Amino acid sequence: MTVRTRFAPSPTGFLHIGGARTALYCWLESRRRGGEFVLRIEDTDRERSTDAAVQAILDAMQWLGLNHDEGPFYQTQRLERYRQVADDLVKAGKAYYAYESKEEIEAMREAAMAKGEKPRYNGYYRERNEPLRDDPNRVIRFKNPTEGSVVFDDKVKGRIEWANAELDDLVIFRSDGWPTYNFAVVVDDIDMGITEVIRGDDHVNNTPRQINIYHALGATVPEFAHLPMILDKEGKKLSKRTSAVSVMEYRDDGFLPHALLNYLVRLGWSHGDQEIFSTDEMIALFDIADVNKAASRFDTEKLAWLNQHYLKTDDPQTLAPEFAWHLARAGVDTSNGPAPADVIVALRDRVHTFKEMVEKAMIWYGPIVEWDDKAVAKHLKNDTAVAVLQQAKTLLADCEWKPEPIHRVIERIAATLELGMGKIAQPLRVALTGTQVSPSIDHTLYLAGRAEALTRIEAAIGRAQG
RNA sequence: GCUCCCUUCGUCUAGUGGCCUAGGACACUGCCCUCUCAAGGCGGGAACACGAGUUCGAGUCUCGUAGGGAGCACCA
Repeated sequence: MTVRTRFAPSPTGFLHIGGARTALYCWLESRRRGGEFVLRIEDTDRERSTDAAVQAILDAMQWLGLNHDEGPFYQTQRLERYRQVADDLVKAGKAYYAYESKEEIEAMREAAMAKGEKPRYNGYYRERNEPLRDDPNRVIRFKNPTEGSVVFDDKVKGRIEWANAELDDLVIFRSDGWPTYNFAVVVDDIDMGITEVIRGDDHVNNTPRQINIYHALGATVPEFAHLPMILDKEGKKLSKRTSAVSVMEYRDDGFLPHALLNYLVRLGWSHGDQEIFSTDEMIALFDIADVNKAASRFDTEKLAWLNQHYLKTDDPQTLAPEFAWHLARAGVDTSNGPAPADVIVALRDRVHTFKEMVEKAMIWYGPIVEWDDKAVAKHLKNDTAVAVLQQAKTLLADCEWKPEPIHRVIERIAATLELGMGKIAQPLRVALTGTQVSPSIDHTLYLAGRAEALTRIEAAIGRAQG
């Protein structure tokens, strides 16, 4: 049988880190086993679902490259199907109408809690067989077995057993005419032929109820795999307040989709000591059964390390479009400056993200906006600096404009003036950037372009003497 | 409160009874390299939550304790 997994987010916000990892694992599991990956939007919460959120999720999935084979399916378009299945259940005596108001249910819960019991529905209408009647409070409840237990072998958590006595008759159809989550997922997963249900472990407690519904419907129960949570640096639930949670925020912050994927795949899963995984390796090696049981914390520093790793090892030409996107987003006009791919080569050892790279690249795409007084005082305000700059101005005017020849010119100045490289590079660096920090001086000069470099050196001579 | 789940360096993890004086990676840190900043190379510190038991032998199996998490909705 073909393996079919699904990712089923509810469109109440952006795709967050935890959801992205769940989607990744679903995607990898289907890919490795030659199966299919289905995308389903669980939008039965009419209050909180929005079209914008649906689009945001689709965009994020696309940016990550997690392509689906089927869907997206929308639960709101399947109302008739849910209604039909629920009616069949009622006709078969496996579900029933109940008429308590929300207030009555609430009172029931509180009473149970007061007695030290688990809050459960008391089954008042279960065996009454009252004739169907119109009522604003009318819901359909599932007749959960009262005896025995539900056992399932979770692929990550292991064997889990649940006494039916702990479960109550959950509502499967609300008074507003919409199905509830626990019912809709089961109907969908059956109809869509899902064989592996991979989702967050906040759903573990729902699984026994769902399995009972599968049985009532006479359907084959799929395999389950419940993934542990991803916590923030402090070990708390990830929240917008403390860290970036939306995957698109990571794109905007200058991370590469593959770096994020690599980080996420290692968060809760491993293959020996291997840290770096290409997409193909992930697909070949990932196995949902190897996922850890415990929650893990999101560590931005390790993500940053991975991102720099890919910045350093990916082909600058293939990275260039993404970098150009960030430059454009920052309002940089690249037509009057160096090629983005050249800038990547010069800066990739010095930054962790494209965002940082854009900031450092500004020295080549615009005038010096700010002069570091300390740098000027230390490296420009002296006679040797002036001598260096003057020689540079002359010799750089007609050397071949490439890093290597430029480097030879600098060495020649050092030899003529009998100075160490530091005495040459720093004045030039301040002249070119206004600061004491930049990539190697030959590349810094090269990327500025001959005309701009000479202009800045000229200006620096004036500043040094003024 | 009840039910279920989790627990190896600061963090992500390796480890499936002897290969563990517990390995790797990020972070931190020392040295080297060096035109600045990085990057890189070579080192360093750092963990089996606790207690019983099973066993010749336990990070690995069992049971308790403690701590943490999730769920107990007409939300997904």
